[in-house]
Amino acid sequence: MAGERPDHYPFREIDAKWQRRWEESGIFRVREEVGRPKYYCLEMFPYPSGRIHMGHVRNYVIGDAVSRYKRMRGYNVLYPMGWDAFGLPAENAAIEHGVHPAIWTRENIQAMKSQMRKLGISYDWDREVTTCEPEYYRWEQLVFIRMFERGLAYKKAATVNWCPSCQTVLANEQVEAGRCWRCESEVIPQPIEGWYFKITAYAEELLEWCDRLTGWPERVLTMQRNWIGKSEGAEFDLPVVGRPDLTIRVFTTRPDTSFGMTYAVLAPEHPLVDRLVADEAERRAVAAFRAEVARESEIERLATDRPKRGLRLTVRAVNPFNRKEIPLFLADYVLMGYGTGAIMAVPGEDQRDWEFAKAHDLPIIETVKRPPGWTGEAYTGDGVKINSGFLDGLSVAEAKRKAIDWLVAQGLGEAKINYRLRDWGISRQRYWGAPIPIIYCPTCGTVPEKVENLPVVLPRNVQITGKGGSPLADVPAFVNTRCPRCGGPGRRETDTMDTFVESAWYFLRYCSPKFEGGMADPAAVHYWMPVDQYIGGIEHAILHLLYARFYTKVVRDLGLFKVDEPFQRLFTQGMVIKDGAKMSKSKGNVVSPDDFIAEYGADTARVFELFAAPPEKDLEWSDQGVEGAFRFLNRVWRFVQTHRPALAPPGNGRPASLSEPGRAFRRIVHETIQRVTDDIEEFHFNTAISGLHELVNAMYAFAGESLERTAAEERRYLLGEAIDTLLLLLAPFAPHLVEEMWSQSGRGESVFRTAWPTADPAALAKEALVIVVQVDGRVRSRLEVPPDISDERLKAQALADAKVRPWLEGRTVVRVVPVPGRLVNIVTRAGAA
RNA sequence: GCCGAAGUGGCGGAAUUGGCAGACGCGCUAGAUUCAGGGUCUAGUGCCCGCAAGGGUGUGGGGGUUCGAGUCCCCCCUUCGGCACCA
Repeated sequence: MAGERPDHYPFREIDAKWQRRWEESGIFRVREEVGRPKYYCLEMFPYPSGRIHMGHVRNYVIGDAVSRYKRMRGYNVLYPMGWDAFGLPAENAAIEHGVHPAIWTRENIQAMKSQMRKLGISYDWDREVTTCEPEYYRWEQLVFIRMFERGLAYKKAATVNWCPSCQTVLANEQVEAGRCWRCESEVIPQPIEGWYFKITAYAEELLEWCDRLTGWPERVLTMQRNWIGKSEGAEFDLPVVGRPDLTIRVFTTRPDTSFGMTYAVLAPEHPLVDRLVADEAERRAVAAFRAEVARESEIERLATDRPKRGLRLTVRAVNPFNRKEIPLFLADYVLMGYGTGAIMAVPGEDQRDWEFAKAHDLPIIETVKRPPGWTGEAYTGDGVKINSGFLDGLSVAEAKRKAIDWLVAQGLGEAKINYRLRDWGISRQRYWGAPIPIIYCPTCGTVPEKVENLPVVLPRNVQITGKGGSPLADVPAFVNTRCPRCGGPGRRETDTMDTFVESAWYFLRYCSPKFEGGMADPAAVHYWMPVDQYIGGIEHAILHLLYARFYTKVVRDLGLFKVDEPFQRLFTQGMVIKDGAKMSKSKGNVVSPDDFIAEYGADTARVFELFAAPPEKDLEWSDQGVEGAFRFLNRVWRFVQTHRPALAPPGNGRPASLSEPGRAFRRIVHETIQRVTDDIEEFHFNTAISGLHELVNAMYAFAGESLERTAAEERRYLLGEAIDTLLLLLAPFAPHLVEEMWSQSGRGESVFRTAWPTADPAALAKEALVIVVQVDGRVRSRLEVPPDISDERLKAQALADAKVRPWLEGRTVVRVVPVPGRLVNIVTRAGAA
């Protein structure tokens, strides 16, 4: 594939030279400088799988361009990189190849780091963070203890999502359509004891702050809002006929529809059911129904188009609003996990209830007046209340309020807010993760490790089999310990923490990665946080981004830092695809960054990835597009090599007057400054680079201008200014090439220590405008006019124009619409005046 | 089913947010570079009619608002994402 490329710039030498110099000079290392504006640019750190792929490259190239640009704008830029180093693949490698996860991980990090260096990404490597190091995870163990003390970390037995292939529990956020987020195995529900973080305590704050995260993509915020799933309504009790000792608690978002309640439903596994059954026969029927529902897989349960199944109980309940008796059902469409696990059913105003009522021949009462012509089934819109006793005549919103007031007055219930969000299950029955610092003592119970004993180090000598249960349980030296409270024998927790815990705070650690007094030095966090720009894939829209937001609020409330939200601005970049599919080994459509860099150099990879598509969209890999980027860089190189020696030295003054072509050329140069600057600020790297293409095209054209039209001295000055400008504007995208040419121009200082250019307003001023003349919306002519021309003169000139007049022949001008600086539209109608 | 985003040449994509549609790049065509290939340079390149000048037409489809619509409004189609019985 690597054919001969006879004429190209020496990227191999240039890349290596500048990568070495940047590293030796430490130019990208930063420290806090109070008073100087900071900029914290962050990419989602990778899992050290062994190789970076083109998706990583895209992520890092975007961040690097932003970081280098911001440095040139004078910011003190924190731009770190690290490793999300705990996780299953390391353990699986251990099972398959017998290599210890720690060694496998370390080797992968070395390999990936060297790939990143070859791309010329300007990280401050002094701040590298590796999450599997005890120096890192000790701090989250400390936070775990503090959370435990406040009830924010707790243990419970619950039905969890079990991935049979990964042999571990998954959090709700890690299940996608009933399948494991990593291996896509079908998840099965299983009752297991485990540790939870009380993210639900932050549901409201997480939701409220969504409105204030103005630098986030709207779709990510929408996904987070949906995930949190707030619903407001009421909770109240239904009496059970003949059973004064029992009531059924229901939750509804539509208390206004209560008069339309014609039956009620309990989730099949509702604990109250056992006390509601009439006799042994019904008990057996319930057991059979439960078994039938439980047999369905998670995925089957998710299908909404399936008929709703139910079992009618003998016992009846009472609708307290109208005191009528109603039947009671168990049904698979009511979930134990939400609200109270029981509902009042209003088939007139709820589609699910409607379907169930039809299937079981239950009465339907309409409590909202239908709009004229309504032909649907259940009606969920607004309208006037009917058939609703004391609520009749009210609007839905008014009736909701009044119904809740009534429930409160009757002592039956109250207003209630429910969230779809569940607590974050963080226990993993696997080895390669941070140990949970908890000890079980037969006398003291569940006791946190003493803070001075942290970190609880993950032992190295472990038999990793991949067969169920944490391998730590088989390490007596780890498990058997002393109770921190009474000193008696105790057993350590053998579950490890979800790796998403490490990634929930690594951005804090970067602020002071070697700090030994806690997660991070509060002064450093105060200076650097929040992250000004976070860049990563959309796949973390809920998962990691929600956890990081939550964790940041937790450590704030623990009094560690004063940060409310970790990420000021978020950018979600698209995937890199080839032949219409995500690059993957199994599809055989992978382009290796190593091969690519060897063939074209780092700057071509960077420029191609930024130019080929807007960064938020998927990027289709194109070998020909790569050639285009390579060609462009060579074109720049050749131009500078050809013209630079003849140019005036930098800093020489501009000639007193410029020729007309000279002024036009200079305008292009300065317009490009403005355009590229605006584009980078908006993350429009593709159009920024197309602007640079146009500048280079103009430079070739101007260099070819005849000497009669522009004096040699003027030309030397203007081309010199243009080359300097081009190099500065190109520097964030093609840093190696630009550094080389910049130093060849006799500059001692790195281009990244040089200020970003600003457009000269005098150069931007236009001497004449080209105005389009339309007749009835069609372009018929163009006028060259002075910029300050009046509307009246413009109209007159347009009407008098020789190319326009034939189109007015035999027609009457109805009106003339001038648009200053752009066009004139002459509107006509048929027939002479 | 619900929510969200998007549909522009042969391809990737532009269009100052209501004002010249197709910038820039890829590809293609022709020419130049005293051989070929590569590289480089020049010109052309939405579609239709025309030798040309020129004209018509054109942003998923249909309607509408406007002097003027890729952009705004209504209906429909398609694709991609997210959620999925959350009461």
